[in-house]
Amino acid sequence: MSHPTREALIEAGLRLAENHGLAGMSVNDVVAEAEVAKGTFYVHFRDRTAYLVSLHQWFHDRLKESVLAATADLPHGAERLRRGTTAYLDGCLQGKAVKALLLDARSEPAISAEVQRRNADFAGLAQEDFEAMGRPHAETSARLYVVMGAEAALMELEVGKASNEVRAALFQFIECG
Amino acid sequence: MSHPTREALIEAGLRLAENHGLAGMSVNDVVAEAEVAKGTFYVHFRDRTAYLVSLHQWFHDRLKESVLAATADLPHGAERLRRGTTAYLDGCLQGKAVKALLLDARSEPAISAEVQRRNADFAGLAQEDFEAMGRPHAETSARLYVVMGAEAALMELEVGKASNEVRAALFQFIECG
DNA sequence: TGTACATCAGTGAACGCGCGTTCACTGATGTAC
DNA sequence: TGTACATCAGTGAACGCGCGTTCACTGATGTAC
Repeated sequence: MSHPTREALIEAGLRLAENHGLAGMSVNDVVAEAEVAKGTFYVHFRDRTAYLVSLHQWFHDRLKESVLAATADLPHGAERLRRGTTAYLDGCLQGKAVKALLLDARSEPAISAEVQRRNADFAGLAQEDFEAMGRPHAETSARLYVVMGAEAALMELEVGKASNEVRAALFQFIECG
Repeated sequence: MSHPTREALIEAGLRLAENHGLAGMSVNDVVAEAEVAKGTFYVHFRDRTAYLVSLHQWFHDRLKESVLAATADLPHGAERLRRGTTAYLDGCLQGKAVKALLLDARSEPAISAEVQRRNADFAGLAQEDFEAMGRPHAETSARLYVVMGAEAALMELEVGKASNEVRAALFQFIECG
């Protein structure tokens, strides 16, 4: 992570993802945006796939960190789930690249395995809260909840800011039965 | 739709989508699978994009038809939503191409607009049921519910058959508050 | 019935293009003695 | 301090490749007279 040129390449990718998505992002685009020579790309990344995985990791790591920070001092349960969700949605609003990383990432064969692992990661967090609430089917519910969270993030991105309507609708799904 | 060669091209695409997804599907692949000359492709479709849109429409139309058939004689409400969902999930289990059409379609720039329109279509159906249940945020809830439905379809596809666990978890999200 | 012409799905070689990747090279910095 | 060598990020021209698309052509079928 620490090397400045490597960082410049990652940041260029995030900028490009905002406008053109992951699927259409070529190595040419990235090096042009980062203003380095094409060969430099391959000094820092084995190939295009490795680069896309790094991009996604960068995004996920930042998001998870902020969710963990927001929920660290709370006991498992509905309130913790709401707070984690809020941190997640707030984090997604930070950058428009989110849309590409949330949507494209799942269907890019190159990184779909990585994405699956990361989604399961978030689902694991939600699962603990559902279990603490005594909810049946906690594991499956958690996985379904995570995709609702992603969709909620996209909906907020559409309007460009946090939406009480979206969050209220999402939270309504938390306590059921 | 009626022309046999056009149908052969669509069917070839569905077969390819099972294994390789929409993103990596080239015109070369399609004509090879359909066993026609490359030029024939352009007799029936203006370009690759138009073809992908047709593929997705074919998939969506079949699915919607079966949802409508399953719910036609029911009043709006929770039971209708459950029946529609069941028909949706059963329909998705019919073909493995579903995975590609559900996931890839959203991030392929070529057809993302079409997909959005179609997702809103399903969300509209769910919205009427949420409204009949007197649920607040019915519109937003419906949109969130639709993506849970898609995720549920993928989960069932992973195990290759209908799953009571998945459907129970999904139905649990219907009555909340 | 026979002849001339129109229509149109189908063909496949050929095209230009942008892609991911390679590689011989440069030049700055660090290390050894 | 000066000289020789090693390291390594950075460079950009060049590569082969597969892609989407085009187009002049074929051949079967339908229509007119």
